[in-house]
Amino acid sequence: MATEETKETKSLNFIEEIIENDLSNGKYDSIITRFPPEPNGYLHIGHASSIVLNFGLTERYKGYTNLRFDDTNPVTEETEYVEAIKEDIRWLGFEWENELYASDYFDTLYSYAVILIEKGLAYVDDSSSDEIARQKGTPTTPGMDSPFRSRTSAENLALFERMKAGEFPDGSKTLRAKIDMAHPNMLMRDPVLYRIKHARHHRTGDKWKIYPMYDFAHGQSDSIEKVTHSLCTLEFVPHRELYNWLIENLGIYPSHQYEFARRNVNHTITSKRKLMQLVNEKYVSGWDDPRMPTVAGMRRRGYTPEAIRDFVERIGVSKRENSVDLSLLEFCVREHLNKIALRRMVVLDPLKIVITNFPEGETEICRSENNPEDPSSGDREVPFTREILIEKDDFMENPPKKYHRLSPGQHVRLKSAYIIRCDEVIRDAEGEITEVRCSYIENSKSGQDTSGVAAKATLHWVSAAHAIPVEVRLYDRLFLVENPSEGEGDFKDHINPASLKTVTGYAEPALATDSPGAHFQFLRLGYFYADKDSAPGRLIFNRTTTLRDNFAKTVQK
RNA sequence: UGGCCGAUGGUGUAAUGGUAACACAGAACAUUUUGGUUGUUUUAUUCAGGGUUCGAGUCCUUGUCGGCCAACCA
Repeated sequence: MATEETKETKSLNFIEEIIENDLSNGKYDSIITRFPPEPNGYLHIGHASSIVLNFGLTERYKGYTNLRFDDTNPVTEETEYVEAIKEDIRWLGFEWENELYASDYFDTLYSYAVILIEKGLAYVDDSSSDEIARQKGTPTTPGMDSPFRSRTSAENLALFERMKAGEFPDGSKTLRAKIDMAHPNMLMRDPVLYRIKHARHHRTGDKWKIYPMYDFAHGQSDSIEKVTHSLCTLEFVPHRELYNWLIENLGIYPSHQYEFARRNVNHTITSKRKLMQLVNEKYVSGWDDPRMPTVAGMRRRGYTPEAIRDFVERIGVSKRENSVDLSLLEFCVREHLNKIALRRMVVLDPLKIVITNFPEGETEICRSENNPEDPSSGDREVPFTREILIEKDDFMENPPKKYHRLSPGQHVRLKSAYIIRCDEVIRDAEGEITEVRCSYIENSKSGQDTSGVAAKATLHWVSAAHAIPVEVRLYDRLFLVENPSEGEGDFKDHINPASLKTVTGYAEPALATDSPGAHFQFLRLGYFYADKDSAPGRLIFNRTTTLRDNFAKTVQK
């Protein structure tokens, strides 16, 4: 309740404004929205925006949202996608009022078409698609009437009936609205309403030989469901005139269409066609590859629904073209993960450290907090021994000025354990460093440090004897450029060759018994999430995102 | 040569005729047993011209720039 009150004082976006107006002036008592995916691909970050918008609105205002599959084209649509889409919506945390399909309305839609024919507002056209295209004219020149435009209602009725009966081959006839071939809006130049397709539909099977076009299905479906606010993206603005024309001439419930700008995210692609290409041509492992901007991909990567919803809400809605920084999404992911992720230590590029003054064969148990941001998360045991592993990066024999990790003669703290001093570097015959010898400060143990020794850095580490090898998949952005679709050439030319790097990491033992669904922060490395390919004894972790790294930035300069 | 949208910091949104706000990104400093987190500071006279008004990012007008529209796709 308290949060709802604070939200009310927040400024409204243009859609909320419309809704509040409609509600306060009594146009509606409650609102109905719908999320209308076409089941021909997986949901991506753009759909997630639309989902959060549509469902979010009916969460905030009294009302509900329908899930309606826009399945008017049997050739491209499949049931496989239906289940994936439902799973994604639920994962994002939303539940629809009704699960519906445009194909549920095929009978009603057919009767609507008959009404239009009877009113002399639709006709059967024998023109080919080329001919129809030619009749259309161009945005700057008016079109021409089809030679079949003046058929009588009776004739049209009979022909339309025969189209339905499957008497004509694909493409031989269409049903067109009779509006105005010189209309300034191209969509009003006698748009095609029905086409013949002798194709099996994923739900209606072989019942239909004719299928309605988007424009003849969407608005009417909204109307049948009494959708009050039908939200879609800007490219449908010109369709609104036709949407209203159909509702008006059919005399059915007046749903209203409102358009908002799709949210683009830089360094990513959301064209279904292109995403499909990445999958089919094996640039990624599938629709749920952690590099994909799909909901399934983000889930597998370790993004949380909370982070995605937060991201979408921060962006807001408007009517102008936009391109949101990927870094905002990453910020939202980090912000949520920082609060919930369990801290664990994993070394990805190991360097052996021998603590010469620590007894051989002895194991000392250290305790380390699971999450400093959340005291209720408790702590865990971490074994400390004579031989440990640290990151190669965390040692430099000849460090630059600002480096304050381990180097000869320098002190460093091992997280939750002791301060150590680097005494000696051991090399093999080739001159490669094979181990670094250190000594630990006995009274410097974490939490009971009385040594007075100052350590500039704290490193993550893992006991060599206890380390569990795990597979770690390091993901980075899929595209190197901000807008991969822009300019000449193929968008695939901009794929980041280093978008996936697989390494073996050495993990502290706790990770072997942690819940597989948990989100982790591998200390100083980033956030990680167990991949579904993991098996008992063979753990695989996906890097969700790195930590912010100010040091890396200063090093670059 | 048409119609329809839109234009506010690098990015995304806000300001609803009363003197540009918030977040991200960037920069700097402080704090920190994660170079994480956290805190502080910092970055714009609102596409341009003209008009209305005591007062314009907001209203009007002209222009410029960007996007969308000529699939039997959605």
